[in-house]
Amino acid sequence: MSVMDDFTAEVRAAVSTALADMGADGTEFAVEPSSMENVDLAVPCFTMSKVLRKAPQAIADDLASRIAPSGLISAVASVNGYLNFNIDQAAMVGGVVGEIVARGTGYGHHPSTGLRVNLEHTSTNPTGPIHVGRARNPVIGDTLARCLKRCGHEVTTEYYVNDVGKQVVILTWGVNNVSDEEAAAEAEEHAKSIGQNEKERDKTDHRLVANYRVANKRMEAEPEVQACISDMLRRFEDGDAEVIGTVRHTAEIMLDGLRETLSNINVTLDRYTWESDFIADGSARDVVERLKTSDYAGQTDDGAWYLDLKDFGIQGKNTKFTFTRSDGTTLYTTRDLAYHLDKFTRADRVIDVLGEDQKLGSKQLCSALEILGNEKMPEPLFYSFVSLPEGKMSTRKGVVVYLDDLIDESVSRAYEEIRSRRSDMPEERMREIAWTVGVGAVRYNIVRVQPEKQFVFKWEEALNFDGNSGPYLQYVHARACSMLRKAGEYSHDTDASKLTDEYEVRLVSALSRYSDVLDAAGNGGRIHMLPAYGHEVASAFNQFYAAVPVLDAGPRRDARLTLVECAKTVLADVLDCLGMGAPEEM
RNA sequence: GGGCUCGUGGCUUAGCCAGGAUAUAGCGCUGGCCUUCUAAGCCAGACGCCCCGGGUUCGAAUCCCGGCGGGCCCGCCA
Repeated sequence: MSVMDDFTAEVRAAVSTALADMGADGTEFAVEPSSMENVDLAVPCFTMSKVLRKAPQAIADDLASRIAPSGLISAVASVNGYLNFNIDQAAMVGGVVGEIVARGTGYGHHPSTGLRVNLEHTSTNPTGPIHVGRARNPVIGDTLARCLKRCGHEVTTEYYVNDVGKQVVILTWGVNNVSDEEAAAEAEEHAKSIGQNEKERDKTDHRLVANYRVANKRMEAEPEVQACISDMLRRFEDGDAEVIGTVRHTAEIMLDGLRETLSNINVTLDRYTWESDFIADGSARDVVERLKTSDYAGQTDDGAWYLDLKDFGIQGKNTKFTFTRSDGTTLYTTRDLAYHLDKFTRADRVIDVLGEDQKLGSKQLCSALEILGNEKMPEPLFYSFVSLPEGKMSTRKGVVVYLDDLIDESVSRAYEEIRSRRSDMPEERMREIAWTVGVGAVRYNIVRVQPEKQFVFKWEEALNFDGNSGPYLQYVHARACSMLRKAGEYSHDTDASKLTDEYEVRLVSALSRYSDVLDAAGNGGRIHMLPAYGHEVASAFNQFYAAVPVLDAGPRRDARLTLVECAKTVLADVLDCLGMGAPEEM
């Protein structure tokens, strides 16, 4: 139990007792953080008004007169129908600082729950590089995973590789039948047609798009290519091990490039699950057999099977959920069903980070799982798409910004920044810090906005290193580190009577809220709270920094250094939770 | 056409789910602060019919209904 929890409990107990004195035992009330400055917790008395048949202000007055400051409660006041409470400042400061010193980086983390959480994210088709329209997925997913771990859960992250279907088959044909010269010519021509030079990259995901484009073109123009691809597709559907093997191999090569990009933004996944496995092991087929026996199942004249989901809250003409083709082969959704059943054998909670275009599909999936008798449902977390000022992103039209390009641009921008201010630093070190800062800016910029809001990608915003940005938080961390370096030897001093400045109290108060924020971000799935919190802590630190001297603070020096260390500790963990590096200088 | 979703100062954004006290923060703008711990910073200031119209309520940015505007979805694709 933290000091803040104890305080809340004391307030609750005091109000309950006071209500009992008034003969209103058991009246419901809320204890909430106040929007007023200088008030720590508030109890609104409006809801009690009806039950007690008295004006809110009168109730608050009455309650206030019955509650005397004691324990952690340092003040009680009745204002505008609210009962306002203040926490004992020394107890709060001492408690929080003491706890951070004692727990270090584990401060704010929740005790282990033993709950197994499976978090699927990214899962982009292995047919091309990741562009910023899709980049929200890995960043949201990875940040959520880090939050959930801090909430005490056992988290496994997972990428579902779509190595089945026409797209990957075409790509496979392209990789195996298009010559290097042909691919190079295509790449050049494409660059010319979209009026820009795409960066030459020795990464499989970028290199292979040319093969993919050539394959598509030739398939349209040459009947024998068309036939060959159709044949491959048919053999794939029939479970031909050789075809499935080569297609999977292509997807693997492509995935290497995607993994490199992900690793560049500090995203690594625990597990990769291949869609083709659900065909190979027969589990997709089992799903089909089980669904056929359900009361909701039906068959079209052509022989395709479907579920009628009109009783599952799905409206209009979307009620038919097809789960086999007329030739009996399975569909993406059927395999996704098998995949989800598999996930539930491995986890207690299943979370899917999905683009908003998957909303209907996800709902249908849940209905089908219900029909199959699955008790738990996957919890989808949807994000809206990122577009460009000129419109929707499209690789084909060249209206696209690749994540790799964004990272490069951000890193080189960070390099220019650091070079302009730190001429003393060796080249190698500048490069290293530029990387940390550049990548941090990219990640922060993506998680800071609520997932369900669509956003338009603008370079000047993505490369903003001021104010509400990743580098702002990193800068504070570097500042704190610099002070601690210059301080040399000091010993921990958690004496609250030496930390009484209003900026110190505000900083500690911000630090005290970390565990609540992790809960909201992780368990509540509201990860955008985390960057906002980081900004709040950083801002409180900068204000403290500007107003309060530390290194020559006389008898308060050690206490202030301890506070600086606390802020550094919390900020370092916030940065890590955001998947960002915490540079010690910049 | 139907369903889902978003709409908050010039721009971006928090608060909305669990309705309450002066609506959060950033960019940009105006002005001030580097011979003191990193100015990627700090301080001060201007800028708001919380999309519109009804309803519920003592009280609505928040809940309900109806509009308007943007996005997404409505394949025997993945």
